[in-house]
Amino acid sequence: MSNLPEDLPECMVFLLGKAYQKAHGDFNKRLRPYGLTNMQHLVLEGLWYQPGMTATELSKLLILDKATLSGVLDRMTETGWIVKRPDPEDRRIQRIYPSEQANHLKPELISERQESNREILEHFSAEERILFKRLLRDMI
Amino acid sequence: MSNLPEDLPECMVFLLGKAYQKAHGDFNKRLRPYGLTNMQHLVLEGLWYQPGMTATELSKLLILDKATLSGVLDRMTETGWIVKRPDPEDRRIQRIYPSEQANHLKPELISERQESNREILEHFSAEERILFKRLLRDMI
DNA sequence: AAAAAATTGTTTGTATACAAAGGATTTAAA
DNA sequence: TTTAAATCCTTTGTATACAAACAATTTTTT
Repeated sequence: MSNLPEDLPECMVFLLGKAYQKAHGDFNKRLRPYGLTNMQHLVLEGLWYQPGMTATELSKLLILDKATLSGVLDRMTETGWIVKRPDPEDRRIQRIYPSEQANHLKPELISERQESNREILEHFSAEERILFKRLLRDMI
Repeated sequence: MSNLPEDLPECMVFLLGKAYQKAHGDFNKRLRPYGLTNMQHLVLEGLWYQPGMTATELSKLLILDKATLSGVLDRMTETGWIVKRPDPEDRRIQRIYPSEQANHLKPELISERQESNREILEHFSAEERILFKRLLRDMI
């Protein structure tokens, strides 16, 4: 750490990228036993928040490109984490739900994310944590 | 902004991901006229810092997987941004240099990054900027 | 020096990311 | 109402990301 040459540690794109890389990588490792990825976990959280969302709604909620989401949903359907059901009123739409298996693991999976968050923030004080989140939110 | 459901704005993995996504996307748009990506720009900055680095050295400097870097360097060689030369002492190694064309654009490209950084930070106070960078650095 | 270990870089396979274009369907306009 | 516009989602193409396995080449051990 902190052995980077002069300028890199001043570059926000670099710093944000590497901070994300670390958080993302740690969370992915934690999720590996479940056969889930960070992004797939995020989709489940979205669907637990509001089951039956369409891909477009999910895409907006998660601030994720629809083309990317399309692939993620495909894989999650194949691996049985979600279920797609056609909307009776609009044939363009498919409504998406967490599977039984996903709901069964919900408490466990949510606590994994909380644990991951705790790990990321454990080196910071209470004030720093609040400030850090605010700074990030203000960027989005 | 700030219309996300309850929990997402508390999740550091999510916040870091979206903050990075934004910074990364903005910088990529700015680089598009040059035919460069964020990552390729980063490689050039590394090589300007120390020309002749090996892929392994670059990989450590940029905290980037060697397999990923391999592909990036391939594309940059094809598009003429970098040049690879064999090391006379160790036939496993290739030393990497910025091309003439890259050096020619160096001042311009560096100021693009600076401008991008300015944009990212423009909504924050001087203290917030320093703190933000420190928090990110402490995470890496 | 011959065998074992380490290093360098590539390749393969899977999973994001996003731009751009396209097919199917619904809604709005003329 | 039938043409145009908008919406939903997928597909294609390019570029990261990273794990795992690999070939070529040193370096270390024995």
